[in-house]
Amino acid sequence: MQQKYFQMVTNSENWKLSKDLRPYGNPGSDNFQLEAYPFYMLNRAASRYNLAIEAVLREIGIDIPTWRVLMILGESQPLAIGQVAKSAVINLSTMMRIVERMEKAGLVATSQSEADGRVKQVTMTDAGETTLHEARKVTAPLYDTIIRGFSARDFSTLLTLLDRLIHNLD
Amino acid sequence: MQQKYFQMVTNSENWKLSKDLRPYGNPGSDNFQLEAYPFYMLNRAASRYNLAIEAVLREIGIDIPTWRVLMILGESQPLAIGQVAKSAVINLSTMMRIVERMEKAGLVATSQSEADGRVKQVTMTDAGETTLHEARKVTAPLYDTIIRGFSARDFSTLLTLLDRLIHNLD
DNA sequence: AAAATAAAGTTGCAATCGCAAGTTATTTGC
DNA sequence: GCAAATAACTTGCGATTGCAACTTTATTTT
Repeated sequence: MQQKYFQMVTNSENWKLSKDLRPYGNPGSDNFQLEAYPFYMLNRAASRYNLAIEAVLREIGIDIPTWRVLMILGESQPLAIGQVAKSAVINLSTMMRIVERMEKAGLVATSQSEADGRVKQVTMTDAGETTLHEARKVTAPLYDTIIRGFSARDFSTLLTLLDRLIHNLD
Repeated sequence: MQQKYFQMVTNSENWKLSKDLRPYGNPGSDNFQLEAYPFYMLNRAASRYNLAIEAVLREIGIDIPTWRVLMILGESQPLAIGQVAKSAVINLSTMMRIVERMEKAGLVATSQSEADGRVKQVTMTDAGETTLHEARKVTAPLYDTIIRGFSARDFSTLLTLLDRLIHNLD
């Protein structure tokens, strides 16, 4: 009996039954489990999502970085290129090249700020606004699929937990 | 009064008070809010986390892809290179190069499978096991910081929600 | 058993990324 | 009010990535 129980809790997937999973997600712990590691799950979710969204965006001829920038500018505009980079959590020099490409494609325009000559302001062009609108339209169905089965409560819980995670990362 | 209420619910951050946030996270909706978009949050969290972990891993001389592969092999070994790629959600050809680098660094060894001549099996060397152990040790403190404030219930809820999200992504 | 199809991995090549070392503009300390 | 420090951006360059086309081995069909 004792033997059996011991086997039960150490075997395969049984850690999932534990009351407190936090130790299993600790990379330093002996009984570490990849599936209990929030950042493995986080990276998997983000990567999978990016694969899915990438396929959809290809239809309208844009890539993920472009879409991210458009989404950010859709929220507030114009924005310093450094702010865009921060929002997207993308290296400034990389963002430089992304904006360069987008400018060449006619999606955004850039200008030197009058208030502060160091900053480069980024604004969507009309074509950019149009593309953003299209991007939103084509990604909406995917959104519905992924959110399937999430109650209003689940949804807001997810947002809250992610937000707390992000805040702990300072 | 009517006027004031209208202003209130359309202003700034007040969407957060809404009972059901799901519509705000829908890229197709008119009152879309970036912060209600789970994948913006997801990508932000993952990117921020990667920045933090990258800095820690640099101390022991490895990068994120290396660490991901070591973690995966730590879970089950030997593994076909294609399986490693799938687990890590990394392109096979990219994984090819990652394993190549790791092999050159003496962290893993590869061999052709006897059961199936097509598959390339990847195994950690002793040096790889040692590095994995070190990596776990140096990342553990970061883990504690990030998990701070998460109850056992919060933690398991996060894992469950992420898992459901991942499953919806098929 | 041979031919056709599929699965698993390999590699050339062009594009993207990000570090490091700049430049230019603003702010701070004296 | 000027020199030093800081902030914001820019760019060269080597490393990494991923598509596409290919090779090799296994499985399925005829």
